[in-house]
Amino acid sequence: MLSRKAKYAIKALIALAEHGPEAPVRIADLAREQQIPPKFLELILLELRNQGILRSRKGKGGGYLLARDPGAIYLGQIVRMFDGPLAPVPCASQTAYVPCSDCPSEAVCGVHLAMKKVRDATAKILDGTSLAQLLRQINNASLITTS
Amino acid sequence: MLSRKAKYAIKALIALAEHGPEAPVRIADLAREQQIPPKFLELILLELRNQGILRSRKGKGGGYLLARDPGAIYLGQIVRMFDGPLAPVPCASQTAYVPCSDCPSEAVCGVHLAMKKVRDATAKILDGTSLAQLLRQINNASLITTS
DNA sequence: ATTTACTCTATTAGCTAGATAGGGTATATA
DNA sequence: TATATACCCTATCTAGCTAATAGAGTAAAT
Repeated sequence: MLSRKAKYAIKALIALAEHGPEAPVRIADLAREQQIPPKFLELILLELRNQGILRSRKGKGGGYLLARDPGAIYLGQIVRMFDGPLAPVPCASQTAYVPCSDCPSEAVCGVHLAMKKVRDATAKILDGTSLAQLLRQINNASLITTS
Repeated sequence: MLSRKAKYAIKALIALAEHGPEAPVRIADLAREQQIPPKFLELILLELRNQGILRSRKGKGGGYLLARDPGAIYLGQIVRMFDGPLAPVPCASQTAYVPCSDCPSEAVCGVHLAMKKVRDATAKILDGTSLAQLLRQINNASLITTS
């Protein structure tokens, strides 16, 4: 299950990418636009900033903007930042591997076998999708829908 | 994240499949063997029984056994039974679709686009893996490890 | 009759997600 | 330099859920 935090983060990043690289967007505006509780969004943007995904500008005319090219921001990083490892079980995680205390051998553990496949598939999708790619997909879809 | 319940359920089903189709296994034995809290396992097996995955026999010589062929029991069904829909967000679920109240259009929602792919990949794996297939994979792995 | 072992409902402790509150700090502009 | 703007940061709260336990009830075998 994707947490609200991760979901809001992705939505906010998409909106920021759409706003272009040089115009800071205020928390309040982003919150209204994306239907996110403002103070909650504040926490999320702060975290994204502290992780180097966003830059911020204080005071009048301030707000948030992407710190990197949308082509260099991957969904995998965002989801992990807020929800932890992608793997359904710790023993199937690549980035945060923890063995099961009870499991005598992962090679013959059915849960491990199946969940490793789920993790790999999920990682392939999320680590393979940048904000830029996502924007392109959205634009394609909107062309089709509009036509 | 896979819940302990779902994880225990899968482990228990694998163990039951390995015990063969005609010998009931007691909760207590299964619990000891698989390192699962007995009373917790009781709840899980009961649920599996009520969902038609297991049969039970009461009294002396009793216990649990598979109600169907291992080739007809799929991980997807087990995981959904205990953890709900596979999709990371309700709007990406096939079996329990719920639209987002705020989302004006799923076709142009980045979260939806990405999470639908994750759901589809997960479902393909879990709905495509039966207990019988899982057992074969385990046996293959154990041959390789042992050799 | 008695033992065995499943059946079912209730309860509980601990944790986390989601959200809110409010004072602090940096920046722009007049 | 005064002041408004808008991000920065820590603390707190509540509902709901997960994992686990307890215990009385019921069916079956011998």
